Amino acid sequence: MGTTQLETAPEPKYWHLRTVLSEALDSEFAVGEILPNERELAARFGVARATLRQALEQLELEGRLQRRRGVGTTVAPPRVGVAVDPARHTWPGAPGDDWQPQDATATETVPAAVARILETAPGDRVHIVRRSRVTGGQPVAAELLYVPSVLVPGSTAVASLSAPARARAVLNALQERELDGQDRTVELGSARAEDARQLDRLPGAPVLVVTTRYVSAGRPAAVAVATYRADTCRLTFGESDAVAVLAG
Amino acid sequence: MGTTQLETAPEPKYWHLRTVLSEALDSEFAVGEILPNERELAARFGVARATLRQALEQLELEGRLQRRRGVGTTVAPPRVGVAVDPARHTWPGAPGDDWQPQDATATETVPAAVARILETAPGDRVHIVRRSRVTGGQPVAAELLYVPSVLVPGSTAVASLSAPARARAVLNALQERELDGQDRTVELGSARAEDARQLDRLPGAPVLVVTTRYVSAGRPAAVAVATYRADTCRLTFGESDAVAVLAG
DNA sequence: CAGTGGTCTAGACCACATT
DNA sequence: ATGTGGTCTAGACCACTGG
Repeated sequence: MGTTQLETAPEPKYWHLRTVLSEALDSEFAVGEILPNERELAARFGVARATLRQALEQLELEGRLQRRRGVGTTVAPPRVGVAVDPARHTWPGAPGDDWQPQDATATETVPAAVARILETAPGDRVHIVRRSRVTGGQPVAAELLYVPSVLVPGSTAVASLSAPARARAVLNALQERELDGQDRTVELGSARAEDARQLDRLPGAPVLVVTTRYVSAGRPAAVAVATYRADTCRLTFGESDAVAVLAG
Repeated sequence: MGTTQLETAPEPKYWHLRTVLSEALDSEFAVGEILPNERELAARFGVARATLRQALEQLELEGRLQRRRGVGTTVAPPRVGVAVDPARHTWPGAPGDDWQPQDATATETVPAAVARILETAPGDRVHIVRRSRVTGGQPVAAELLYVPSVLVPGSTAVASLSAPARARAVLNALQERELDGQDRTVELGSARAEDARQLDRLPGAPVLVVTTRYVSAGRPAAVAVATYRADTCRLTFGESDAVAVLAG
């Protein structure tokens, strides 16, 4: 504040507010500190609460703030660097990966986008493994892994196991095969109800959707759709040794 | 509409609306088609315009809709697959890449995050190259490339050239060196004023920020910060031949 | 010019976490 | 019970696009 502005093209209030708050966060607040509540902040800046909230939303999207209903708004720590492909050319569920198997089910109806990537025909049976990824005590990602049942021997016996054991059984079946390669896409999405619960967020929260296709014997053998919390995560790629600096 | 709901856990109106609209988009609208205006839609669903807008925002975030002030809301085409690293192990500006050099300037003040990655000391002179990426006639990304001036011979003569020529001069200087490797992070951000203009969006629009570090002779030689339109882009990674399917 | 989406207001009530 | 952020309303005006 205090800088006289020429106002050639009037800036929206919420955008200006975002900038002011962002600078205040840099200089006057420590990580984890609780901000004044929204009604108080709105009054202090002389704007409606809705306008103030628009600015806070921006800052939350940028990972600067964390808001929790019933609690308050706190200054967020820097985003966590999450390696998307820690060990290249391994199947999901390989020893030492950061994912925790939760459950596995079988179905014949998969999302159209997944069926297209897997190159399955309508009616083909597919195993779905649900996994979650935890870093530093916080859940950062939820994943659905789709594997054609053709690739999972003994599918019938699997049903009698506990949920995590069922998931591991499917993952173990993959390790037996040779992995030709994998490719990936990253896009922005919004958390579905189930993912939101798992990520400790509200439905619609912004997530980074990482879709990985695993190829074996020249054909797609599995598709993983992982949703990472966009507010708290920075995805890292690249040579394993070089990545350390960026992951900071 | 018309479905009686049990309302076990009351769903927010805007979220339900998002679902209803999403299904309507799948079944009743074609790509490019113009939706009724917001006041009309709000009235039709019996909600306030703000609530309707909240649902539209979600759908725009997911790349289903495109809204333009003064024009209307249209059904968006599927997201474009954009290869982030088409040719591995090449410098930015290598022959055949998809970026158009726009300008280059020199400065001694770079963002703290960039200085940390580049391992430059305060006061070190750095060249900044601005480039843009266009796919299918639409701008999809804007990039700032930071190169320590130490690596750019003849920095003084450069000033007399045209803007794009200055940019190319810096890029050409890079090609001379050996590239050891590169690593990358992807995170969610919001478009700054300048990027927003370049991407034909409003300030604050969601973007995928791709930060690439180029290593030469064991030291970071350049850092590229590219902001992709999150609503229209799907970033693709991986083996060049395998990526074709996902990029669809 | 009329019509669109974008911004902003001043309220109200709800869901949730903490005390 | 209190206080927080989340949802929702019914208006108003602004900025931009197009004919």
